[in-house]
Amino acid sequence: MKRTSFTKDACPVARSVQSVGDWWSLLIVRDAFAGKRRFGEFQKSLGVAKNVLTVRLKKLVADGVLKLVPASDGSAYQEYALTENGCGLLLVIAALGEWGCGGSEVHLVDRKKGKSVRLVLRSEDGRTLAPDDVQLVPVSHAEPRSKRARQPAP
Amino acid sequence: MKRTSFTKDACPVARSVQSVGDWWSLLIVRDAFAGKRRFGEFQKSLGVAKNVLTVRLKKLVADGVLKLVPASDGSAYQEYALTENGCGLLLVIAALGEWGCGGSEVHLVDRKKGKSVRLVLRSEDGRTLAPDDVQLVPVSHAEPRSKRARQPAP
DNA sequence: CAATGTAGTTGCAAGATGAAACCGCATACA
DNA sequence: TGTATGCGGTTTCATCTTGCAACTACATTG
Repeated sequence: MKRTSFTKDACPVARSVQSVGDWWSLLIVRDAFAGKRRFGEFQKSLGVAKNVLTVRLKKLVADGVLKLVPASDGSAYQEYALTENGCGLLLVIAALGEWGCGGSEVHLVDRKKGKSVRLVLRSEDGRTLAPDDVQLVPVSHAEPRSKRARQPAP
Repeated sequence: MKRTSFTKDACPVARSVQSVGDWWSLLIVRDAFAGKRRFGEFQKSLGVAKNVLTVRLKKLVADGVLKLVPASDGSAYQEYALTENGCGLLLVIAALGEWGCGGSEVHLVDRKKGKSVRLVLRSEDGRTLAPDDVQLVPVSHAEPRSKRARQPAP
């Protein structure tokens, strides 16, 4: 069945899921952060089917997460690189890493000093908050969920 | 085809994807943070097929993200509540929200003061870092990817 | 007690993922 | 220059996943 589309969803989480919620997409982004650039590099590190990888990379390019650039070794090939928008997904990858670690392993480090790095919640007035101190801003779900990229009613 | 399993993956991001990477799972977690507790509440707010929701809720319970508790209105029904482990996914939801906002909307607020809240990267020595200042800790992908929950070689 | 509500269960179809063979162009090397 | 290998896909087919809607059994309500 055609997946429900969240492209026009009022909720930004849903819109993000629309872009990177397909199986393999977040791991592709992770590998892009880890320096993978070539089709074959992604394919080997992930062990993903080539046809799926092709579709995924195309979508990530279309959604502005990755861009195609000339290969860095001067060959006629092309490489995939994170866009500025795509770089914003570092916090998502970092959060998933922290959660998957269960708080024990070090997943992220300072490039220069090698110190471990974590995510924290910060209020606009500068205070650091605990998860219990915050809440999601409610959004209206009145926008009908589109099943087949149906055009919105005029 | 049976989805590749990341249960035993060396990378914590992959392990997280194993738990919450199915279509709908992250939105269920989002709704749990938003206060949804009943099967019917999740079903209505998400517009998800009931059979899929059933399977998803079961998996989230099995993976320790949600727990089943007696209904808060004293009826014989049960409700789904985030576990302590599940509460750790707030950072994931927050990160997805920020990325989906493109930096413009307010997605998370301080419960008491109503101030907007954002995620920041903080080094263990207390400094706040920019995304370009950090890198993922490389992990070995030597663990074979399991296709059908295959048992690891001894 | 009948009607409605709730939390699923079931059957079926279209779409998604994985495996592997195939293809055409690019590169390397003798 | 010619052959072998590498690269980035494309194609076909099988199994799994998501969505739809009808059905079921228990709970609640008036």
